[in-house]
Amino acid sequence: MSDLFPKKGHDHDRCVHSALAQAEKVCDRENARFTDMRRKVFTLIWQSHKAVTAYELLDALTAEGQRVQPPTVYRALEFLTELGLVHRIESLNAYFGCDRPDCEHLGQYFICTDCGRVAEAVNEDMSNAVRKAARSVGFTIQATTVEIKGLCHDCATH
Amino acid sequence: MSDLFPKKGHDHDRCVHSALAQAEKVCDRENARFTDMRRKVFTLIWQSHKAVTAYELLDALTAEGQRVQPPTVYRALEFLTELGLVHRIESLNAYFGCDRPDCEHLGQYFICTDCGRVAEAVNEDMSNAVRKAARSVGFTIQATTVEIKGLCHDCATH
DNA sequence: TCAGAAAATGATATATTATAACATTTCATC
DNA sequence: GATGAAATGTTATAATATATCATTTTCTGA
Repeated sequence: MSDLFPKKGHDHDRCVHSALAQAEKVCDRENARFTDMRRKVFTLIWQSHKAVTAYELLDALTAEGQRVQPPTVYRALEFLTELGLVHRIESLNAYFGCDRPDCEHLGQYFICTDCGRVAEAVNEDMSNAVRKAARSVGFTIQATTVEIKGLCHDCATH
Repeated sequence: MSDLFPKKGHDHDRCVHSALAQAEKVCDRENARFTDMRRKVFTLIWQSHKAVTAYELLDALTAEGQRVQPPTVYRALEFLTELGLVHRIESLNAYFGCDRPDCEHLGQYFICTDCGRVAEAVNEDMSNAVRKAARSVGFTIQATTVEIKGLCHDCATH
């Protein structure tokens, strides 16, 4: 069994750091500005293994001493999702950092209803099944939402 | 190519009628009351090929002369979704009638971003891919959300 | 280097979606 | 018909999201 969810004691700071580096690269490539606000929101999202709501981000920014209004957060989220740096989890109205912002993919999300952690998978079997099903009914895919709720291995066994 | 979305000129009243009959059977089996309010909400949902929001239902009920508040609608929706008579489309915050309330299934939803119509598929390839992916990472599925946005065949070709 | 344009953010207000809490009515059962 | 459970009514408010216009920051080209 592969470990989709992070192991205990993994070096999280390093994940965040590397995510930031990737994000910078993507922004560079797209000629998009990775402003302070966008970087802050991105970092806050990556500091959690859970999906984070816009208002949680707002509160976190406020706690950091910023005086921030909802539109500011939503704009940053819009920017980050458009670049694929962050994904929206529709069934949670919340946002989650993307591991692989550098390549096009149909992502799938496993959401543990016990511990709240989220993990992104890029499973080609699932993606292909979706693409094939769409093709078979003459449907042209623009975007997909695949969210799977249940118990992660840790929570199921403990 | 199979036709997932309804053809022009299909007998819609008959669809609604048969959905009502199915719903009654399910409620009967579950010893649940198919009250006037629930029937009204269910019927309104089935009268559309689009997903319908709670407040659209509220407006429709108001237009019918009822004086209805949000909790009433949300309660009916909760009841209907729990029995599987209606599905919630997470990416639209809206509700859609289920064709097959009588059997357990992992449904998938095709949502046309042009005409707004929604179609439910129960594609075993997709379901199996999801189940297999979950198994491979030790994840216990409780619920799945598979929503595919794009252009239906009609809209793509016209 | 600085003027002008474009992009980003600030600020205010409000729209949309959803639920908590308690009162009343309806319904099945005895 | 009395009783309790289920459903609905009613009021208030929470949670999520966006429209609009003002201001600031950044980029670009002369």
